[in-house]
Amino acid sequence: MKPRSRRGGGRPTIADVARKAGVGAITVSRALREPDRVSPELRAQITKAVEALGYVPDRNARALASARADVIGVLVPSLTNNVFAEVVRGIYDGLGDTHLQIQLGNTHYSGLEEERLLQVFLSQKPSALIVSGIDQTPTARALLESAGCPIVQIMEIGPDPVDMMIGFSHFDGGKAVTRHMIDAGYRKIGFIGARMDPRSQRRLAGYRAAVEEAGMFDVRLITTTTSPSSVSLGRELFRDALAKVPTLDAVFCNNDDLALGVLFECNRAALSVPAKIGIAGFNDLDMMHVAFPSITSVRTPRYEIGRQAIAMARAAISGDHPKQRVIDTGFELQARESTAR
Amino acid sequence: MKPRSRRGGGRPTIADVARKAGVGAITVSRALREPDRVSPELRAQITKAVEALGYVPDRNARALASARADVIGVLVPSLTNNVFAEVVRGIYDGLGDTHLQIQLGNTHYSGLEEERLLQVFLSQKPSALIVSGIDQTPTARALLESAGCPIVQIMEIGPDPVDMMIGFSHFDGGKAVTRHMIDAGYRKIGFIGARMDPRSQRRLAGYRAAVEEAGMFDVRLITTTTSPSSVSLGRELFRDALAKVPTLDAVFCNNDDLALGVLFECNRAALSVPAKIGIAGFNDLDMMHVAFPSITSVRTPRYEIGRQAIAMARAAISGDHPKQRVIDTGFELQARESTAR
DNA sequence: CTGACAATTGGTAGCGCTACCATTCCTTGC
DNA sequence: GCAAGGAATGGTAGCGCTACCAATTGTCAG
Repeated sequence: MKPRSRRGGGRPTIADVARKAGVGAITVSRALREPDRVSPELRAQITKAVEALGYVPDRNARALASARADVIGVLVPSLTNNVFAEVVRGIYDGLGDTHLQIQLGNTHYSGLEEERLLQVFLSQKPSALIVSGIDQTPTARALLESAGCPIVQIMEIGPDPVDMMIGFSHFDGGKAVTRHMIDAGYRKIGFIGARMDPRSQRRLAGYRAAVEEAGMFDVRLITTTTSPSSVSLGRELFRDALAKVPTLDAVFCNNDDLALGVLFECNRAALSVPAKIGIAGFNDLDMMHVAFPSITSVRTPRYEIGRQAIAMARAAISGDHPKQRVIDTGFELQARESTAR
Repeated sequence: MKPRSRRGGGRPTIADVARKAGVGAITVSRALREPDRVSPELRAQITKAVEALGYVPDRNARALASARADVIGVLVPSLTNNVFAEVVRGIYDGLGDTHLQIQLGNTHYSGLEEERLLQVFLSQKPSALIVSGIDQTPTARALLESAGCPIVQIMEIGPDPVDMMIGFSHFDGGKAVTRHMIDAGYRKIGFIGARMDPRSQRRLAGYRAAVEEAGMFDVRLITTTTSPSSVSLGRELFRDALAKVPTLDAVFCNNDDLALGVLFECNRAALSVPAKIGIAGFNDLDMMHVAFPSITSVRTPRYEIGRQAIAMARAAISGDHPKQRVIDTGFELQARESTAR
């Protein structure tokens, strides 16, 4: 039976290249993937044929035949959150000019959605997976453990990596800023938090540890919501906090958006910063040092985490798993005008 | 010869499901893709078998056999730019619970990189492509035209769509804010722009048209850079602008980040806003209405554009191309305190 | 000079799925 | 009663590529 008319739309296949170059199809395949294993003469011929025909390998066929797709799955909880946007940028930049592709998934901070996406991703047999955080559901964890490819957990570190891990301690970060505010002389330090995902929870725990050590803990100082974070939400939460505890003299915000909202509200209500109210954020977005007054924050190496996560994944894919499986990037307290009492 | 041991890692295949359900493989395939064409009894049996085995179809095999991947390629110039982050969020949300997947590509505002990514994407035979803007290189345009799948150009509209288009006129947006500032009584209105991609260029052209009509044009009022936008850059450009034209009494910023930087600098330099300096941004991020004073901006329907782009793509994939190929979403001027002289 | 072994190349047989066509069994209409 | 047409199901033959093994040639130690 004659071959059916090309379903693929007539793009040249590896067989076309092989014919043109006068070699076997498998040699073309090898020349493309492991050039060292083909003699220079044939390699040159093949390269010429590839260019003449405008041949581009079919990724789907390749993935099917080799049971491995040149895809790295990346799961993040949010795409609009600046922090993850930068992680993703780092990931793309870390790719260099490999043939690898990124498959992004947005879990919307949902464990169930993470499980679903993991299923979808695994159905492509990815070369590696990068997931955010260390709080996977048991099902998700099991999927990861049986994935049969390198796994990198990012943004946070913990005692029990699935495979590899890179991030820092949110608890320590929260504790460090809070201590800084205590040292600056603030006595009624509130905590304002949005979203309250696991990492925010641990920042809160760090805050709590610091104020408890100083004998300044009071539940009414804590104002949180599960709504997504935004600048306007920062303003609202600050109003609530002030209504609950009128003697409030400082706030540590879960993240920089909220801190900015607090600053604007202080400006509007003529509460001077840092004299009357101290403000600290988390992540240290660019705007924090530009704000007037500039805002204290905790610098987190988001872009670097993305880059390194890919570097680790690539190393593991090419066979040499880094000996150091858990990397603590640390963080950096940036003390600024907003807490300089 | 006996079948080689499973390369794929032992996941069940469609043949396993077929055996378990006591039907042909092709019937399983149909039950999964076009349930209506299989009798209810068999469908139930098959569903049971699928669940019992935990069968998940292999996307690569499916794509190879049908010469079509369930993938929509999306090309955006930046992932950290808030605006595109929201477009992407809209795109993901517009997916609903289809089996479609998104393949994101970041062109870094480069036409060459766009061409390269287009090649990569096309090698997967995507179901549709979404690209940003209307300024593709001739090569990219040719690739799109011969892609053989629906194409949606987003964020901007123009006279000559490759296929479909959704966005708004950046020229009109720039002209509208500028006119608003003129009407508010400002006389030395500067333009501050970062990145200066084609859309920024057209906002600048809108600005220019408005000031020229009012007889207020002066090249020295324009301060731009090709560096990527940021809050701190807004501050720097504003300083430069003020140094060039000390009588400057207002600035229209290319985008909201810059506007925020300008506001902070005015605060720091004790230039009262809006009395001494008027400020307007573009895009209307959440923080604009929270800022103190709140900042005038142009609201752009980024999230909606993402959603609708997917809706258009899905319609076209299922065969009914929308009759209206170009959708102008418009924009909305948000006049606020920062220009209320 | 011979056998062992590496380097290079090619053939065969799928990877897991679906397009296409064939088959079977019903309905219809006349 | 019978041909024509439709609905449901299945078989066969690939999609374009690579894993695996075989074949060929050249190289070198003994």
